[in-house]
Amino acid sequence: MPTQRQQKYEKRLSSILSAASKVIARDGFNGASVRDVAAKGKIGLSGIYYYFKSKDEMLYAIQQHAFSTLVRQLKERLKDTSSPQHRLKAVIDNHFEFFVDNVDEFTVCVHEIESLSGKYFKDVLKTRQEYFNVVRGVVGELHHGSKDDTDLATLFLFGSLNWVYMWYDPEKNADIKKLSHQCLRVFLDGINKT
Amino acid sequence: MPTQRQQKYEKRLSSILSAASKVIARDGFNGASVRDVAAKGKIGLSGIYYYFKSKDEMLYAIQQHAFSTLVRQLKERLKDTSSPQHRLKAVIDNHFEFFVDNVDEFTVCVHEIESLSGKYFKDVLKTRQEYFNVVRGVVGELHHGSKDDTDLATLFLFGSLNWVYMWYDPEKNADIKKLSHQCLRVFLDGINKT
DNA sequence: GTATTTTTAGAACGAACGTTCGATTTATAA
DNA sequence: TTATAAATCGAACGTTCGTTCTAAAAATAC
Repeated sequence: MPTQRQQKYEKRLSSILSAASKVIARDGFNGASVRDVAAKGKIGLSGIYYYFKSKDEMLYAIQQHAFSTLVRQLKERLKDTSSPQHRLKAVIDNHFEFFVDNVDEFTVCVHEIESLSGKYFKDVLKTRQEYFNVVRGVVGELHHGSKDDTDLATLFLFGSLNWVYMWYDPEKNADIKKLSHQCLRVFLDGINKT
Repeated sequence: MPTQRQQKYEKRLSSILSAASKVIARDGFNGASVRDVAAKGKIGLSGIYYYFKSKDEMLYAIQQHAFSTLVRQLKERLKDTSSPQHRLKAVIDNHFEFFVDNVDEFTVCVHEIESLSGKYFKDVLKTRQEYFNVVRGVVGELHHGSKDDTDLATLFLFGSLNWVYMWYDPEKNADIKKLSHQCLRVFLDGINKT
């Protein structure tokens, strides 16, 4: 049972993380200043350091939270989906839906993967690898090639899924279901025959 | 007829650009310091400013050169290729071969697209769009869907192609032909049937 | 209401940044 | 060899950066 105090603390912390995601997604991790994050989060510059011990830790918190959410929700979806085709659909849907619901966090995750180092990097890497392995498993159910070929196919899929933050325009591509559907078509049947 | 002096100037300029690509690919544009570029290029800090009027101009030079090379070489390849399947193969081969031959420049192009602004950004955007349109045309020859669906398929293809810089390991993925071939397979026929 | 803890705020630190400047060295031309 | 231009260099500039410190405010507990 979290006290009222703890709840308020968590609220504030995640509101700062939300502001940080926005600033970092816009300016990049190195380009974003802690001062900008503080301003966007309506807190003083030094106030940030009450919630985080460094700028790096902020980035770590954003990425770790995002990736573990991504993998948890995917596992949940896959639980009651057995057909390989529908399982691939679940992967794609999950990824794109997380993207539209968390554009800034997603952007920070894809674009600032290498901005972390040391323990922070390793920690996030572990979660990323878990996510990769789950997706690779789904791809493997469909793709009966060599292990290397399945790996490559999975990497190509991740490319298509992650690259979305570079071109997605909510005005133009409003319908995320259409995105998912078309992506599934391409990876199931290719672009040759439709 | 370029004088010996001009030749030397060009040599030096492109050696600086090569050093800059290496540093920026490693540290990101904002994370890379002009001092590091100067050191890597074996020139004094202020010497850089004899060749470039700003750090931004350096990034612009890298990107503009890379993208125009990419589009020029692709057009050359497509000139004597008529079958749609082989034309898609040309697109993929061209992209991946440019990548392995210019890892740093490629990385800078993919990862630092948004680090430019103003006239520099617009200028590179124009070249990028030309490249996109050529590729889109090739995809369109195979993919007889709606205009929007062809656009999406092209964007998914670009995702797969560009994402390569995040995972490619010359020790593990030595054979670039295999990469190209597998990518072609996925986008032609999908991962469902093989 | 007083004491205690949690949260915020302001000022300051040294370090690193992009850029500029004047002088110096190196190469070409006479 | 002397004069001219091209190329390099070291030092310094004003800013901005991440982080720290101390004190004040706000919220909780006694």
